[in-house]
This record gives sequence, C-alpha cells and structure tokens, in this order.
Amino acid sequence: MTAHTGADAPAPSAAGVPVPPRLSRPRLYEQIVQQLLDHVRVHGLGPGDRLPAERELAQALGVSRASLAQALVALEVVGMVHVRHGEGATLLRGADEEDVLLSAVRTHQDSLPDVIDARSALETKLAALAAERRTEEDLAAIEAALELMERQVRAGERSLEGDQAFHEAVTRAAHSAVLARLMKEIGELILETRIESLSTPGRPQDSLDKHRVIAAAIRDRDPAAAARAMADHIDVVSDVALLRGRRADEDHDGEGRT
Amino acid sequence: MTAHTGADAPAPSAAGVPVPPRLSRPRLYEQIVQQLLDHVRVHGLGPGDRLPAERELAQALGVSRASLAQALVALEVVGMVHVRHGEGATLLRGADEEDVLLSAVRTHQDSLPDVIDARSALETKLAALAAERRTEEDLAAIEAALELMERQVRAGERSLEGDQAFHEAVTRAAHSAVLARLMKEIGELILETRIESLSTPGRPQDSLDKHRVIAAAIRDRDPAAAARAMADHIDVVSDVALLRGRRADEDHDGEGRT
DNA sequence: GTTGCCTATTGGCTAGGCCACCAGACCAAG
DNA sequence: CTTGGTCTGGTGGCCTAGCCAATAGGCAAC
Repeated sequence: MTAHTGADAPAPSAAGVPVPPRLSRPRLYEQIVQQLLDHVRVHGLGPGDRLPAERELAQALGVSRASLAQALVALEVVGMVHVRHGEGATLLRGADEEDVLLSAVRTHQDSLPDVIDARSALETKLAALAAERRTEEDLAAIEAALELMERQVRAGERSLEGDQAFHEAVTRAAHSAVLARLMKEIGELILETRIESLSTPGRPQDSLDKHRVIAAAIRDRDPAAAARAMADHIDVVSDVALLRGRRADEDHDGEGRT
Repeated sequence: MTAHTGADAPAPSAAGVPVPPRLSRPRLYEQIVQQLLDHVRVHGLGPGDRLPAERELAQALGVSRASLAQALVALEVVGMVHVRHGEGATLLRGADEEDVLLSAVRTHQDSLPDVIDARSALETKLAALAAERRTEEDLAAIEAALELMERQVRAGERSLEGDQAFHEAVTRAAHSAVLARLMKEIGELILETRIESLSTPGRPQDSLDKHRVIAAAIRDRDPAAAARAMADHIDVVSDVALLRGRRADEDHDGEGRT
C-alpha cells in the first residue's frame, strides 16, 4: 500500500504566508531509496550481499517495478549497488558508508594544501605513465604546449593556457582513464593555485624550465626521471602566497627552484 | 523504435583470447544520459534552461518514457537537473560542468589496469603523508589493523577486513581530505582487485609482511621509505589473475622509487 | 484590477507483458 | 567419467497503455 505521497504538511497556513517552505516534492523513488537503505542497515547487509528480486521487492514495498527501478538507478549512480542482468542487485558498500561520496561531492570544502597533495600524487604518476606509454602524437602535443608556453613567456604573459595545455597533454599521454577522471575532478581546484603561482614574478620562466625537463624525460621514456621532475615542479608551484602562513613552518621541502 | 542496445563492438577478436574485454553491459538509461548531455552541449544550454517534455523527448530519442525517467533520475541524483511536477526538467548546471560522478555513470568502462595505476598514485602519496603527519592515535589504528590481519592470516582466512582496515587507517593518518575523497571514489573499483589478490595462495602472508614494512616506515616517520614500501605492495597486489595476459609483458609501475 | 476557476500540459506512478541473460539441472555423446 | 549440449526457472531490461496529480496560463466573474 502506502503508495503515493503519504506526504507531509504542506503549507501550515499558520502565519501570514512567510513563504510556504518550498514544499517538498517527495519523489517515490527517493522514499524507496530510503527504505532500501534502512533495510540494509537493519539486516546488517554488507558488500557482496544481494537484494531480493525486483518483483518481490516491489510487491513488498507496495510500489511498481518501474518506481523501484528508478530507486535502483539512483543507488547505482551513487555507487551503492551494482545491478546485473540475470543476476540481481548486489550491494557494493556497507550500511554505514552510505552517502559519503555524495556528501563529499556536494561539499566543496577542500583546503588548498590538501589539493596540492592530491595534485602531487596524481601528476607524479601521470608523468611516469606518460613516459612509458606516450605515442608520437602525445609527444607532439606536449611539445606544442611547450612552445605555446615559450611564446607566452617571451611575450611577458603568464602562460596560463600553455601551462594548462601542457598538463592536459601529459594527462592524455598517460592513457589512464581513471587517473584522468580524478584529475578532472580536482581540476578546478588546481586552477586557483596555478594562477597564483604563475603570477609570481620570475615564476613563468622557472616553470617553463621545469616543464622542459619533464618533457625531456617523457621523450626519453624515463619514468623515474619524469616522476621526479614533476614532483619537483609541483613542489615549486605549491609554494604560493596562498599557502604561506598556512603550512608555513613545519615540513615540506625547502628545496626547489632550479 | 530501434530501442535496445544498439550496442557496440564486443571482443575485438585480435589475439589469443587475452581476456574478453570485461564486457560492458550498457544500460539504456546510461546512453540516454549521454545523449541528453550531448544535447545540452550542442545547444549550449545552461542553468535555468528547460528540457523538452518527457513524452516529446522520449519519442525523439526513440525510448520509452520509463527509461527516460530513469535517465532523469540519474541526472537528478548527480545534481545536473531538477525536475518538478507540472513543470518539467530544469537544468542546474551548464554543459561542461558535468562532474566526475557523471562520467563515472556514463563510462562504466574503467579497466582494471587503470584502476591499479590510480591506486598506486594515491596510496603511495598517502603512505608518504601518513609518515609525516601521523599522530599516535593514527599509529595505534594502523597497528590495530595489522594485528587484525595477523589474527586472520593465522586463522587461515583471507584477511579482507584487516587489509581494508589497514589501508583506511593509513588514509586517515595522511590527514588529507581530498586524497581521502579520491580514494573513496575508486574504492569500490579497488575492491575487486583486493579480493582477487587475497585469494591467491600464500598471498595473505606476503601481504602481511608488506604491510608490516609500511607500518614500520610510518612509525619511523620516514616518508620516502613508506612510499617505496607502499608502491612495492601495490605492485604485488596488482599482479592478479584478473590482469594476467592483459598487460602481461611490458612495463608495470615505475614511478620514482627512492 | 483582482480573484477564482478551467483546462491543456507535464510529471508521477501503476499495471502488465515480452525479451534477453544467467545459472544450474539434466541428458546424451564421446 | 568427462564433455558438451539443451532445457528450464528465475531475474533484469524495456516497452506500451493509461490514470492520477501538479502546474501554468487563459478567461470569465466579480
């Protein structure tokens, strides 16, 4: 039964219409998702466990298969279940780690130092992989980006485009879909540090030199050297005004520029 | 009508059955999501713009309303659109700001080797950071996980929980929200390789030894050693049956140890 | 001008049905 | 006994058809 809304208080009518609290539009599939999560929690189900069959589940919940299917799509999108054709819906995560991913995506509260760490991890690996897997086309793209940087630096610009093109070319040369995806995710966060860094006097030239070293290592198919050069580069880049006074003291390099 | 798969090239047939390319099961709603995104991109739609009516859209795409509804649910879950009852589907984000979750939905094609690369990149960095930033509590958690592994291995189990607890403890010890988030994202993908690896005879003991080395480096606050040990560990783990014959020869790894 | 209703349009959801996929049982040929 | 096939029951994937409910906008009554 149940079906339908079973909803909730609409406009209370109470006061002088301050504003009907943006009345919630309870979608059935959302409620189903909730119930399924409850079910998982109550029964202590974990990764690998299977949900009941769609038909059965739909009947038990008193909803149509179509609506249940929507709920499953929602759960699949957030990586909670994996449904395969003749097999059924399989849990991928446990009950308590429900929506961490979701909330993580929603809250864009990442601090800069953390972003730098992530960038360092990803780009270092990307450089190494690029050195191993690059094709001639990849190399051409990298060197084209290098030339662009060169022109821009010579013209006294900050070479933002060149810098970005370079890193994108390297990412592509690594031929790793997953890493590329992760890079894209932190991409916009990186942008801030990039701009800041390249605005520092003398930095563009430094940066260009570093990029040349990286490119050379990739050209020579030397993964270790590429990784080292990239790590070195990121170190310098991360030493920007934005961070001064944040991690000021403590650890980190102290090595660096050229 | 058309409808249905309209699928794609399955096995290229090339070599001697290196492994049937992890055959993908293209869900219709995923394709629809893709087409809708294309539509948005092509027509340069942005936040506030409205999509055509469901019935119209479904007919135009040659799919049923039910399937289209699933696609809309998927888009809604990732915060791309907002659909209200008598009104229609409203775009919330622009064309190029689809976020990672989306691409994750669209391409369910993450190949194992790629996942390994990503894991290698992230965990290596995590280990290094953990060595730098660990607190006593972090260390205690790591060693507790180690003990759990030990008990499980001695009992002849696969120590899946111990393994996972260990890596989670290290991740926490690194104190990097962004890296943790990225790890979480590829977490479920990693699970496959983890299970596979720990099911190999003798592997749990090996794994335990490797973890001990990593833990020791973190205890001694030696980032370089921690990174090296972790990279080494991931190397071993990635050498699972799932991958044999895929990257068989060639490379593997090769970032900057030491 | 304001109010209130009416109706076309749009989503939400259900019902029922067909097809494809998977796994396990079963049987026959080697 | 082993191997290879077919059969069968169960499960998802999708579709068609249709009713219900919310919304917006026009129009009539006030």
